[in-house]
Amino acid sequence: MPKNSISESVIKRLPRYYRFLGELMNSGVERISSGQLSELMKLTASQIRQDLNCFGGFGQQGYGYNVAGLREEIGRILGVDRQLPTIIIGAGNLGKAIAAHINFETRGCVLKGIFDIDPKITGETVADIAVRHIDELEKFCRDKKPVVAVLCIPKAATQEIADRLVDLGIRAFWNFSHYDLSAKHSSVAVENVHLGDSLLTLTYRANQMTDNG
Amino acid sequence: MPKNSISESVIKRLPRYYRFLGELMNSGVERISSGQLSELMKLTASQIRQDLNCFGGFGQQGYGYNVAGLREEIGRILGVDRQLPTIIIGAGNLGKAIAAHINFETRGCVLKGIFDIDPKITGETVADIAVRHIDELEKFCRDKKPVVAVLCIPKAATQEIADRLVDLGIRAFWNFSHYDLSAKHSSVAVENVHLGDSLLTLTYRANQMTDNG
DNA sequence: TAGATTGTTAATCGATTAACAATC
DNA sequence: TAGATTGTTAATCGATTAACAATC
Repeated sequence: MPKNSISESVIKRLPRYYRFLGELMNSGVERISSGQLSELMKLTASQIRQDLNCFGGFGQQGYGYNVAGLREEIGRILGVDRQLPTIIIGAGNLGKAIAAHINFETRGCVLKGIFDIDPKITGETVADIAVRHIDELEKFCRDKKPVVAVLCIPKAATQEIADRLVDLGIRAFWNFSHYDLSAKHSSVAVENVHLGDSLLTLTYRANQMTDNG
Repeated sequence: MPKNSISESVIKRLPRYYRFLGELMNSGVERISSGQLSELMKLTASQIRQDLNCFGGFGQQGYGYNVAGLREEIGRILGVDRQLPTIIIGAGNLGKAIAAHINFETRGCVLKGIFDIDPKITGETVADIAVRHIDELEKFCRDKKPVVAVLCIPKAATQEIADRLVDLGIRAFWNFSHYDLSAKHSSVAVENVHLGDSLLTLTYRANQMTDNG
């Protein structure tokens, strides 16, 4: 029973909890206290208990948390079992790498189609899926009803494709383009991934180290 | 003259300022006020002025900010002109895509080498650079003295390679592996990019939309 | 000068941490 | 029961926003 609204900071930490609990489970650890988990994850025990209690009391006083049980609860909260139909737009270097590298299924998504505008690429097979031409998008969406779209296309094309996809029923964008997609429509989720910005913050810190440290 | 310590939140916003100012410059915009920029970037004008004043007074009362000038100042702060020698470890799907897709030069880095452990891959050319075998790492680092390393390798290999690279003089990691690399050494910068976690937060929000909105 | 907009201080808001009673 | 550890409230801290005097 999640509270009315969970803060963005908490949501961003959930996948990390899920990941660490998965590793603990695989190592055969059955139970863990907020204190032990905090050491592992470099957080405070307080924060862990606060975060988890946004969704419910998953622990037991004097015992701690059951690793497998807590992991499953967080998985349910995140929706890993929902298997949302997903498409990738853009089968260049990045689109192909995402298709091949990301395990969509374990993250609540199923990759159903990949699209590109370049006829030289369409027909290629990536992650067992034939790349379709973007002209087939409308027909495909009517048939398969994807709800998540991964955008690996140039900046200039992004807003137009996004609008088109919203009309076709897409409700979540994982946006790798250089364009800051902001959901005009309130019922659309957007996760902008700016790899260039990420590198630039590292550059800043690297230079700080050199200059001061 | 940056203040002693700039908060992580401010640093994470700098690349986005840099990006928007670049676009404005390319569109021929010469000056902009914090109010106008705030509308464009969906921030408050207050925040923009606070952020910029961490580094100095770049504006002019009654006028606003000179776009090209402010962009250059932020570029200098980030260190885009330093051109740090950079290597990529791991030339699988993701390593190749990063090599091909990211413009390192405009972000203060120069890609100098790519390494992989798989002899089937070494010798291939990616982004005009021949993939070297990981055994050549020591020799290469003595010669070329790279300071930034991009890790596109499996989780299991990450900590060991990272330790080895620190000994070889690497001072910043852009880490795409599934391992939470935390700098043991205080003079090493780490930027963990967890694409899986990013997708998972989107899955959460996509499901929220469906359930509530 | 008058108008605009900054730089900067003060107020607010939210997130993190600490503390402790509840309870297994 | 005693010890451990949670769930939860209260205190602290930091980041964001508002306000306004300085000044171009």
